[in-house]
Formats: sequence, structure tokens, C-alpha cells
Amino acid sequence: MNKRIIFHVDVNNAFLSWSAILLLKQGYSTDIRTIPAIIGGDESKRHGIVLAKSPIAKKMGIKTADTIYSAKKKCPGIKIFPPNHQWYAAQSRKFHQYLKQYSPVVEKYSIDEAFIDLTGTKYIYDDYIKLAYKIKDDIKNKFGFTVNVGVAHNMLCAKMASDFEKPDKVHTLFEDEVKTKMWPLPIEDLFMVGRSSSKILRSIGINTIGDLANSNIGILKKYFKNQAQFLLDSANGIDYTKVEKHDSKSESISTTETLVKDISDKEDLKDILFKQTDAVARQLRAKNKYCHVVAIIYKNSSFESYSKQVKLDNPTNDTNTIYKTVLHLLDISFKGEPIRLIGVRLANLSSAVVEQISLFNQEVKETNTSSDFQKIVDSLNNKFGNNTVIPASMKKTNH
DNA sequence: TCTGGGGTCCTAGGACCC
DNA sequence: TCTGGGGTCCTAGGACCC
Repeated sequence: MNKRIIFHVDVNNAFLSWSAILLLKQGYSTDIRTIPAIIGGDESKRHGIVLAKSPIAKKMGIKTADTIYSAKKKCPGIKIFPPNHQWYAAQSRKFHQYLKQYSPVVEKYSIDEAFIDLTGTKYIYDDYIKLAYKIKDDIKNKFGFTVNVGVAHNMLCAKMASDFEKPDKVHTLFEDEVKTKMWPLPIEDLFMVGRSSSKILRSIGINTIGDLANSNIGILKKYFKNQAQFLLDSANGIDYTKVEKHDSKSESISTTETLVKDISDKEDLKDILFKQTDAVARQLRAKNKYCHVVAIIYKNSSFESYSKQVKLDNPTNDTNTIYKTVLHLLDISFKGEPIRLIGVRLANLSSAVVEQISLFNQEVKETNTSSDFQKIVDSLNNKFGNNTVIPASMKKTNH
């Protein structure tokens, strides 16, 4: 069997690099990639975490998702810049669009990462390392930001390889390199080993990826059950996952909002939930999908998260139907306590409506014919601003 | 001035059915 | 009477990713 050939392309410090480009364009004199700098949310709105950091900031111990408070402590005088998500989305589109020319099988893994499956292209590209360098340099020259490219025979190794030395580098991680390049790394560096798993692994004397690769499956199973084999395979660089272009593979749509202040008033929560429901339902209709599950998500002032969900008899994409369900979930799950974050999630998405016919209740169900009307409303709102057309029931709450 | 937002996947436990 | 064993569906919560 022929070996696959997979690239993983990863934008270096994506949000920070992209902001750097925009700032330079706007006449800002410093390239923020070259100074201690971070992209961070607004602390006064309780969005105070690090979204991206410059290489120098990283050297000073600042990590993504650190609080800005702690970043300042680690690096007094650090420059903080706000995120610009629209600009990032535009950069991301250019990046992903560019990669599509090399293979029909490109997986958008995140806003700033992609996998390319180049298997079966050896008559087009005689040297894959050269190709990796070409892609890296092209992106730098065309767009002004740098990437790392990982080259391997599977997705896991390609991803691990692109994470080696940064920025602006090409790395390989083939089978015969796993032992020398991957095994010496700390266990936290292995893809899919997070805080919780690494804590357990270190407690049983597994400190490097090599330790894990050479560990006993029986012992691993005691702690990780069905995940044990996956962990052992990963540490050995084994992975059979296929690169898939899952543009339409959406499984759920959600939105959450950390409130500027904790809210414990139910009526205030209802207003927020309506806006959120409207937003996710619109996304659902834009994808021509229907949801089967509706959920409400909370985080209280003690940072405890919980949720309540329900499965609908009939899938829907109708804002009002979903909102009624959300209100019902609120009624049966809201504890009256101060809420820090609230959100709505739509899940079990399907493309077609399958009406469930009740045996006992033959009344004709209200079907999704309102969907066409809603799409017109959506397009008006998209064109003229969010509250051009709103339901009469929400009108009173216009502040 | 502590701690974002959008996702996927897995597991445990209860309800229910045969 | 004193407790089976499959299986599926559903919900809640948690781990992990960027």
C-alpha cells in the first residue's frame, strides 16, 4: 500500500500576525511581531484573556488563554491590542483559498490551520519538501504573514511536525523520525493530551511522549479506558484519520455571551436569549439545516457550567419555535442565581425535515412553511441592519 | 480589571423495550 | 417476589481543540 502524503499548514501567531499587517497598513510604525505584544479582549467587559502572543511575549511565559492580568504580571509594559475578527476572517479566507490549488482534498481545520492530502500526486510534484517550501514562501510573499508546514504520512504527524520550531519553517515527521523528533518531547506536547490527561500520565511516571509510546497498554487502560489505545498509537505516530473537506459537516451551532455584569433577573435573560436564538437560527437557515436538539447553556458567578437540553419531536429552523423551547428550558433550569455567561446551542442538525406523525394525535402539525418567510426576514435584516424586522413580541423590549 | 467563544467527541447513568 | 441481560435513546457533563 502506498504511503499517504499529508501537509499541515499552520499560520504563525495568527491573530497577532494578522493584526500586525493591518496596523502597518494603517501607518503604525512598529511591527508588533517584533516586540512583547499580545492580542487580548477587553478586561472591563470581562473578556480579559490572551488570544495570541508575539514570540517575545511567548518567551516571557505568556500563554494563549492566560488572563491579561497574569500576562501583565509576567511582562510589565507589554503592549495589548484588541482583536479584529472581521479582518481575521478575511485573512483566513485568502489563506484557505490559496491552499486549494494544490489538491482537491484540503481540510479547513480551523481559522488558521489546514490539512492538505497530496496522496497520488507524485507525477505532479516530484519533490514534496520543495513544494512545502514553495507554499510557505508563497504565502509569506503574497500575504505578508508566515506559516509552518508539517510534512508526514498521516495527519497526526503532520500536525506535530508543524508545531516544531517556529516561525516560518518546514518540518517532516516520517515514521523513522518519530523516535528522534517526537519521543523526547514532554507529554503535554502530544496532540489531544490536555491538562487532565497529562496530570494522570505524569502521576504514573509518564513524562515524555517516548515514555507513553513504551508504556504498558494494560496500565493505560486502567486510567483511560477506550482512550488508551488511541494515546499509545498517537505516541507511536500511528494515525489513520482521513483528510476530509467537511464544509457542510456542521453538527451544532452555538453562541454564548459573557455578560458585562452578572444577571439574575429572568426577564433580562430572556431578552439576551432572544437575540442569541435569532442569531443561531439565522445561521441554521443560512446552511439550509434544521435542528433536532435545543439547549441552553449557563455559567454562574462561581464559574460552574451547566446546561439543559431537549430533543424536539420535529426538527425546525423557525426562530419562534426555537425561542419557545429556549424559554421552556429557562423555566425548568434557571436557578435564580447570578449568571455570568448564557448561551443557546442547536444540535443534531439535519438537512431535511422528517415529520413525525403521532399515532394518537392526527392533527396536522405546523410544518416549516414559515421557513421561506423567515429567509426573507433574514435577508432584510442582513441588508438593512439587525433589527429592521423583529417579531411584535420583542418590540416592547427595544432599549 | 481574573478567568472568551465556537466547536467535536466521549462517557456515565437513567428510562424504556424485548 | 428480591431481581437477567441485551439493546437503544436521551441527557448532562467533561476533555480536548483552536
